[in-house]
Amino acid sequence: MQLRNQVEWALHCCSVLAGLPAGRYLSTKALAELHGVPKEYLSKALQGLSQAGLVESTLGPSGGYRLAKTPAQITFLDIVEAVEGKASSFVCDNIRYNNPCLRKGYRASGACAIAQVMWDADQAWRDKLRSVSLADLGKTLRKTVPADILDKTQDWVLERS
Amino acid sequence: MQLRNQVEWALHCCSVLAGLPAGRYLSTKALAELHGVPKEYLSKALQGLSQAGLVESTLGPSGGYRLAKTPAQITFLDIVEAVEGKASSFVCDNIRYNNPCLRKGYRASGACAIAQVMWDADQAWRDKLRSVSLADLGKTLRKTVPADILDKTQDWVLERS
DNA sequence: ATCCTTAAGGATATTATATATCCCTATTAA
DNA sequence: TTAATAGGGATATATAATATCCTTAAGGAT
Repeated sequence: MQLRNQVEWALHCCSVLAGLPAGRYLSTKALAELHGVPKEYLSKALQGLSQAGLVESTLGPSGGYRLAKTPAQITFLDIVEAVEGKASSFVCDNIRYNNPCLRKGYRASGACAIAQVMWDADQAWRDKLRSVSLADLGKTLRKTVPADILDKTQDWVLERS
Repeated sequence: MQLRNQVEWALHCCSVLAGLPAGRYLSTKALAELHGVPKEYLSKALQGLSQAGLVESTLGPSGGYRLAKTPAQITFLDIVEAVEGKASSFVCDNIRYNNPCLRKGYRASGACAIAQVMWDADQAWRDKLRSVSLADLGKTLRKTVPADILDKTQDWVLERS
């Protein structure tokens, strides 16, 4: 079980967009070049973010994407779910109902106890992702990434926004 | 991102094996019939459980599987990892190093901040799975599943073990 | 107006993984 | 001796991930 690589791409893109000055847009082309990923495919991930209302886009030259909310309002969970979907990682096929001891068509009132545990774990994963915002990520980056790298990257981005 | 169906199968099989009297084995054939899943493919999942040391097997007629530990010693995480593997759901490809502002070959001292968050969430998921044992599951089942169903199923299993 | 650049999205191709199925072997109980 | 079993390798099929290509509509620059 593995998240698609677009999740990583989307998170990094949002991290960059979070540092963009108000009113500026950054293009798919620039984001793809910055991260070394195929532009057309990255575009699909960004479209997902757009449809989820996390980013907004504009067309034409100097067009591209910017965040649709403040970095504090966007969580890792928002981004992961925009790309990966909201479905639980565990799908219960209710194989319990294949039990030959049950009369055909029998359905229990409650959820499968096994599925419930798996879904609780999925929820714990989502809770953790919901607890970290892009603003939090920015703070961590400013603490851990050398300032000259952040500065140079910011210049690179501004030239293209 | 979805766990493979073998995870569900393995969990249900372990749940059944947890109810087996000491010394008895239950065959792949019986487990497959009970759950309505293909025997040969289920066999792969059971082999995974065996290699992980969760169950032990014996050959020949009246052969099959039984738990290698007490139900209290086996957690959901053990079973999930036996089938799905221990790798994190998030793979960090370090696309941060594609940043054209970095000198070629630059490597940071710490982990990618984005990956760290994703790995923490993965850990939260695993922690939750680790907190529930087969013994806990059994308690829940005895509380929520009608007694006559449990009894009939137990008889069905004993006939084949 | 015209041209270039962009996002949006549909269609298609390629690759990897999940889901099986089949077959052979060694082991064990009856 | 025989039949049933787990183990495991080889192979087939289906589905999903990854990627590319192309068309369209919109926005900005000239």
